[in-house]
Amino acid sequence: MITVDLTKNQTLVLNTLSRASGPLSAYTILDQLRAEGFRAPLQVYRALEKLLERGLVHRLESLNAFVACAHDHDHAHGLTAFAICEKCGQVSEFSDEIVEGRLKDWAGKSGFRAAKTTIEIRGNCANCA
Amino acid sequence: MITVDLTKNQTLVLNTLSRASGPLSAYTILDQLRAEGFRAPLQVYRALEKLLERGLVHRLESLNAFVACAHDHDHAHGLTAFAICEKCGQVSEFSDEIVEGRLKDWAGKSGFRAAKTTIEIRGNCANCA
DNA sequence: TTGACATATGTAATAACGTTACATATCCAT
DNA sequence: ATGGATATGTAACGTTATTACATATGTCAA
Repeated sequence: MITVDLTKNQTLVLNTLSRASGPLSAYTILDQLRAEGFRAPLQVYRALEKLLERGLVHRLESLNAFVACAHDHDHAHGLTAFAICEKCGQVSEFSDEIVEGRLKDWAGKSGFRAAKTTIEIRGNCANCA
Repeated sequence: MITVDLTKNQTLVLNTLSRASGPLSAYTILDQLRAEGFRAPLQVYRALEKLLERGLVHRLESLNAFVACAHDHDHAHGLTAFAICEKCGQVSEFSDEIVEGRLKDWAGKSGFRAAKTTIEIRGNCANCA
């Protein structure tokens, strides 16, 4: 077992995101956890930071919000892309080796060392379109 | 000539971004334009909104900041990707038809109607790496 | 078991980013 | 010149994120 246990606050934040049907802002998470004793944004941001490091949670940059990772556990995934429905808020997570490869190629020939890549498609999902 | 003239505020904001060596936040733009009479964030956001619509400016979602488009004028470009150096702040703009095609394919088979796509690579540029 | 260090937590204050609401001005076609 | 659309000015507020500082808890080695 490589996995380190989550702390109490990390568990609370992850559970909140897992139960949600869509992305939540840090402040929404805070509000949902006031009953559990949360009082300040930092409690949420600190838990999110650890969860992001472990890939259990993703940050949606174009939304300033967070979602639980759709995949099981800690399995390392490559580049993840997100499709975000602006009507219903649903987020689909997918990856594409070819896209990943093309971006790697660009980085290679430009000498750019990539640390993190964000791909977010905003629009309307099949149900809402 | 299809192009509509920019207003005074739009011109000021675009010039500020064009002169900058990297992305600027709306509030940094505001500060740089106080001498020209800017007093409130809304003056900046309103100008940015129009400039974004016309493709003269891009918003970097992962930075909450804005850059002047690297290309000439109003020419419609497809999907644009950004590589953002976290050391020197320099931003490179590029596009890749294959990436664009793959994302379109994904949208097609998922029934997702894309309105806007964000691709941002954070890391270090060739000079800084 | 104690002491030293790293990690986690609690709390307040503040900074940074963005929007709503409302009033006024300017442009342009009729 | 007047009516509508667009642009601007200003204040207040809402939302997102960080800094600073104090306290607690866990781990490991002497």
